[in-house]
Amino acid sequence: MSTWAEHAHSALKRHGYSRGGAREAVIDFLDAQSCATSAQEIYRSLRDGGRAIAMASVYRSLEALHGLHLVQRVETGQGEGLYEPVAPTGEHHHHVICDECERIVPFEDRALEHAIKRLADRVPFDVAGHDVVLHGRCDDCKARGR
Amino acid sequence: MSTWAEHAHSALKRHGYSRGGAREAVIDFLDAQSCATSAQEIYRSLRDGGRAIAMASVYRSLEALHGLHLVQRVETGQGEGLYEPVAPTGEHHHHVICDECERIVPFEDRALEHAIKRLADRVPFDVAGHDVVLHGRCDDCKARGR
DNA sequence: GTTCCTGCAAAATTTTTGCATCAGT
DNA sequence: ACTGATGCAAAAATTTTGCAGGAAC
Repeated sequence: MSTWAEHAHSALKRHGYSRGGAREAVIDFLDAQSCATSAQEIYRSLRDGGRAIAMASVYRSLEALHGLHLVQRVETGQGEGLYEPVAPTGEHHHHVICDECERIVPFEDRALEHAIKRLADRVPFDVAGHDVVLHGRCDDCKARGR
Repeated sequence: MSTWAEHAHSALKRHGYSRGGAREAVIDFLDAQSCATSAQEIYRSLRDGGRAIAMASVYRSLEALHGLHLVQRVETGQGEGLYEPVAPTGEHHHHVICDECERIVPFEDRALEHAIKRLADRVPFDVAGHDVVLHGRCDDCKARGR
């Protein structure tokens, strides 16, 4: 098994989900993305691609995937939530968001992950995941003088 | 000047805002809170307290305060956004959220802040702020066997 | 055949906007 | 007086829910 889509399908099957066209389409779409996408964008793209998918199915698919930690939700602070695949290895990254143009750039940082791991042990919670979002202004917007 | 409310008022005045009853009420309410609150809760509480404030005024107040970095937005991943005062000193904390009962617990961590500060220098952005949210299950929910 | 998935439509929720009015400067 | 803030109502945007029909098992 090599792609995230295959990983996701097998995890869903293992948890008793049966296969259906809509969720399959969402999974394939997510698998093809390079970065986080919104539910609206998934919906629009699949519709434009000729698939008669329903908004509800997009959300239900994302909910199922999120429940199994197959996708992570990125909170942009701009209304809509973004979703992206979580690698089978558990590797993950975080994001810097430009508050002007909404551009999103991913990053990884071992020191950060390490600090969070240690932190998770000091807290009266079973910590299952975490999000880190940096906000600021990207170089493009800075150059453009906005 | 000692309270956050006073700090907020002076910062707003300095940026050319004029004083008005609705924003004043929102500021006082936020100042009295111990943790993050939602726009809806601010609205409901002020209404219940006899003030004829409008939802729009709550959001507009929060927008102004957020623009001046007087409040930070906490993304819960559960629909509504939460807001809380930012200390005049710039000190801030982050949150662990229980995905079962939505309980929110704040924490501070120097190692984490340090990792983020170093990270911010490596990224092609003017980083103005950051959010860290841990998700998991709190001890109460664990004990309750949910 | 039974159960789960899906699409559609409607609803619920959160947030934003337009506009007339009122308060602060 | 003039400018900005506010309340109300309406709209927009996002997400959730109910239900009947269809696909998967």
